[in-house]
Amino acid sequence: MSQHNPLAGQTRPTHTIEDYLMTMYVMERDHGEIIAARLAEMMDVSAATVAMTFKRMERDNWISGKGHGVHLTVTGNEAASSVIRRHMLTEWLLVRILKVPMSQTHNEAHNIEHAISPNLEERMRDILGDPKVCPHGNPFPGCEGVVSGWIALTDLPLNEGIVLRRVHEQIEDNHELLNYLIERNVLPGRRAQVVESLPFNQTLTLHVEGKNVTLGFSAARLIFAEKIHLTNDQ
Amino acid sequence: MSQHNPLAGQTRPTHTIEDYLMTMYVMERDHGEIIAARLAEMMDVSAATVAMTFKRMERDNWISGKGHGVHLTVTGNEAASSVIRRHMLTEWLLVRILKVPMSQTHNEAHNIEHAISPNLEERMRDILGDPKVCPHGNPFPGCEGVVSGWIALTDLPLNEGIVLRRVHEQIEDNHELLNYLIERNVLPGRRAQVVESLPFNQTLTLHVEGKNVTLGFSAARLIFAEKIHLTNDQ
DNA sequence: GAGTAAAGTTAGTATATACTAATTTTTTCA
DNA sequence: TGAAAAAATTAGTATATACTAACTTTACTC
Repeated sequence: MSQHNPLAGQTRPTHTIEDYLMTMYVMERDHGEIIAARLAEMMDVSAATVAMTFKRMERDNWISGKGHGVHLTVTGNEAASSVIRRHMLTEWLLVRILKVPMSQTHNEAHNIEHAISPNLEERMRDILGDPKVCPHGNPFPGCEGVVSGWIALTDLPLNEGIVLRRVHEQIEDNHELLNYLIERNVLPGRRAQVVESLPFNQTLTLHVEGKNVTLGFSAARLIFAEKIHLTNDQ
Repeated sequence: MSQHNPLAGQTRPTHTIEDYLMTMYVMERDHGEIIAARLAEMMDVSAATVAMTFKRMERDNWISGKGHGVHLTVTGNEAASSVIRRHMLTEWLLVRILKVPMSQTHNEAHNIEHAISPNLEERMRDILGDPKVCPHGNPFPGCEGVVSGWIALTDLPLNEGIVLRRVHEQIEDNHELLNYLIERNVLPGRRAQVVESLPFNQTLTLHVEGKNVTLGFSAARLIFAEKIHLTNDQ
C-alpha cells in the first residue's frame, strides 16, 4: 500500500523487500552482478517469486535494469545499507548485552533488524560504540576498507601465524556450517595457522586453540584472516 | 499459510494477530468482555476488518464465541501473554540499556515485540531481572496481583502523600497524552499529592515535583498510585 | 414495545507475498 | 553455430490483511 504512491522511494520498504535488498547488496558488492536465480536459492523462494518481487521493486525505484543488468538504485542502496547496519548493530546488542550465543545472533537479528527505527539505530550506535564490522567480521556498509586487507584462508601461506578476522555473510546463512565453525573456535579474534592445504582434495586444515579443523575450500574461501605482524599485533 | 493447518494452535501468530491478541487481552482483563467496535477504534482499522480477522482467529483457535461473547481461548491467552511479556521486556531493554526516552519506548517496543524469540525472551528476562511490571507500571500477565492495591487518582483522598505507580496501557497508545504526562513528571516512582478534585468539571489537580498538573478524569482514572505508609515507603 | 443507535456481518475490491507449471530468453560450450 | 543448460518470465492460484458500502442484528431508551 505505502509502496504504491509517488513517495515510494522515500518510504520504508516492507520486511520482505528489506530482505531482498540486503541479499542483493552483498551480491553486488562481492560479485558485481545480481543473478535472480542465486537470490531465489539464497532466500529460499521460487524464481517466479523473485521475478514478481523485482517488478514491484522496480516500480518502487529500489532497483533498475533487466536480467543480469539488475542493480540497486541510489535509493535502493541506501535502504539496503540501512537495514544491514541495523542487522549488525542488533547482532552486537545480542552478543554484548544479552549474551546470546554467536551461533544464534544472526538468525535472531534477522527478525529484529526490520523493527529498528532510525532513532533506535542511533541509540544503539551510541551504546555499542560505532562498530565498523559485525561480530562475524563483516563490514558495515561504507566500511569495506576495514576488511579489504584480510586474506581468504585459501590464499594464505602455510604455517604462518594469523588472526582470524571474518566469517563471510554467506556462511552466516548456513546454520550447520556456522555451528561447525563456532564449535571449533573458527571465530574472529582467534589466533590460528593454516597447517595443510590439499587443493586436489579441496580441503585445508587450520590449527586453532590447540586443535586441527579441516575445512572444505568452499568454506575456507569465505573465511578471512590477517597475518600477524611483529609491529601490528593484538 | 502456517495458520491454515491442524497445528495452527501451536504455531506463532502473525504480527497482526499478535496485535489483536494483546489488545483483546487487556480489554478482557479490564472490562470482562471484548467489543469488536472498541477494538476497531483502538487498532485504527474498520469494523469490517475486525470481523474478517475474528473469523481467521476463530478458525485458528485463538478465540471462540460470537458477538459480545467473544473471548480468548486458552491458546489465545497464552499467545497474548507471551507477546505482552515480550513487549514489556523490550520496553525495559530500551529504557535501561539503550536509554530511549519513556515517550518513545512503547512505540518502539510495539515493533520489536513480534520479533523476539522464546530464547531471546529468556535472555532478556535474565539480564533485566525478571520484572513484574513494565516501565509504565502495567503488570506482566500473571502478575496482576502486584498492581491490584494501587488506586486510581480519582479515588484517592486529597492532600495525602502518594507515590505514582502506573500509567495504564490505554494511555500508552495515546501519544499526545503520554507526552503531556511525561513532560510533567507524571511517571511511576514520583511522589505526588492530589490537591484538588472538581467532579463537576471532570478535572483533578496533581502536585508533582513542585508543580501542579491538571488532568481530566478520563486520564486520571487510568493513572494509579499508592498511599505512602510510614511502614512501607520508598 | 417501537424505534433509534450501536454493533456486527457480508459483498466486492485491492495489494504484498508466495506457489506450480508452462514458456521464453539467454548463456555457454562443444 | 546450434543444442543443451541456465535463467527469467508469464499465467493462474492462494492467503493475510486492509478498505468501502450496504445490510442485518442487538441493545438501549423513551
